[in-house]
Amino acid sequence: MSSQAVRPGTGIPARKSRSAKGRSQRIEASDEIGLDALVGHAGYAVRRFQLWIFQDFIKTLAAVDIKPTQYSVMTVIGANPGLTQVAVAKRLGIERARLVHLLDSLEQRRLVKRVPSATDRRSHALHLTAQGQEQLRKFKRMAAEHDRHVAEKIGKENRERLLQILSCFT
Amino acid sequence: MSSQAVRPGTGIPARKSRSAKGRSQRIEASDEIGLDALVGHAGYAVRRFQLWIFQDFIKTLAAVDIKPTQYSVMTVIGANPGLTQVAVAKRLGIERARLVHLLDSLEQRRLVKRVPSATDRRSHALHLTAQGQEQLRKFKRMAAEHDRHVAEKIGKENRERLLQILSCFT
DNA sequence: GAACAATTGTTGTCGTCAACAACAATCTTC
DNA sequence: GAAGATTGTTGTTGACGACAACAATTGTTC
Repeated sequence: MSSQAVRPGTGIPARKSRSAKGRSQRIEASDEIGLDALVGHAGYAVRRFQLWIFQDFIKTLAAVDIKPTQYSVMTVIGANPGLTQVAVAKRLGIERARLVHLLDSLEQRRLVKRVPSATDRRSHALHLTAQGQEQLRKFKRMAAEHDRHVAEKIGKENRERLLQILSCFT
Repeated sequence: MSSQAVRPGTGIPARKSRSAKGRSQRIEASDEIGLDALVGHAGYAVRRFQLWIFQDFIKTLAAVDIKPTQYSVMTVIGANPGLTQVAVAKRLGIERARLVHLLDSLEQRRLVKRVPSATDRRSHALHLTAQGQEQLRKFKRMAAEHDRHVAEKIGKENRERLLQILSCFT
C-alpha cells in the first residue's frame, strides 16, 4: 500500500531492503537483528560454541574420519586399558547401548578390540590394537591442531579460563 | 587361574574389585578412571556442560513444555516482530527446514502466527500472538530461574566470564 | 545350594537434531 | 521476457540421547 518500502514488522525504513546484495557485495544478514534476552543466557552461547567446535574438530580430523565421540572413546581406552564397556560409558557420559555401535565401528577398523574378561564372563576388557595405539598418537596431534583453532578463535588465555570453569563437568 | 584377583588389563591388583558395593555403599564408578588427554580438550568439557545445561532448562520449563530452541525462536520473534523465517533461522543458526516444524508447533499452540508479507508473497512475517507475548514473559521468568541454577553450578562470576568469552558466538 | 536380585552386553524403538537435496512459487536482474 | 536467486516446504540421511527389553552371567540371601 504505502509507497515507502518498510522492513516488515520493525517499522524501520528499509535501506535498499535486502537487495543490497545486488551491488557486488552481499550483506552478512546474520547481524543487525537484535537478540535481546537471548544474549545473557549461557545455554545459547554454549550451544553455538559447541556446534562450532564440533564442526571444526570433524573438519580437522576429516582425513582420518574420526569424530569427537570416537576420539574420546579411544582416548579413555588408551589411558585405561582393560576397562569394561559400562565403565567407559559411565566415564564419558554416554549410554552403554550407544557405545556398542561405537565399538563395533572401531573394532571393524582394527583400532579397538574386545577381549573376553577372565574374571567376569559377561564383560569385555577393552584394549587398543597395536595400530590403534599408533593411530591414536596421530589423532592426538591432529586434535592438538584443532585446539589451536579454538585458541585462535577465543584467545589462548580465554581457552584456559574456559577449561578451568568447566572442569567440574569433565 | 591365578588366585589373586587382577583388574583386567591394568595389571594393577584389584582392591576388592568392583564388588565393594556389597558393603552398603556403592562406588560412584564415574571417577577413579583417568581421562588423560581428554581433559585439556575444550570440546569435551563444552559438550558435557551443554548437555547439563539443556537438561536443566528442559526440566525447569517442563511445566510449560518449552524447549531451549522454542524459547530462542520466541525470544527473537518477540524482539524483532515481522522477521521472515530465513532471517530467524540465520540469526539462530538453525536450518530453515527445521524452523518450519518449530513454527508449526508454536503456531498450533497459538503462540506465534505467520502473517503473509505485504511486500513479498513468498515470505511470512512472524509475530507473537497476544497470548504468545504474555506467555513469553512467563517463560523468561522461568528461564531466569534456570540461569540461577547455572550460576549455582559454576559460580556467578564464572557465568559472567563464560558469557563474555563466548560473546563472539552469539 | 536354590531362589532372587543385580549387572553386562546387546537389540530395538522413539524423538530430537544437523546437514542436504529437491521442489514450486515468487522475486530480482539483465 | 528469460535466467538466476530466494523463500517456504517436504523429504532423507545419519548422529545422538533416552528408554525398554532381553539372555547370559554374577552376586546376594535365606
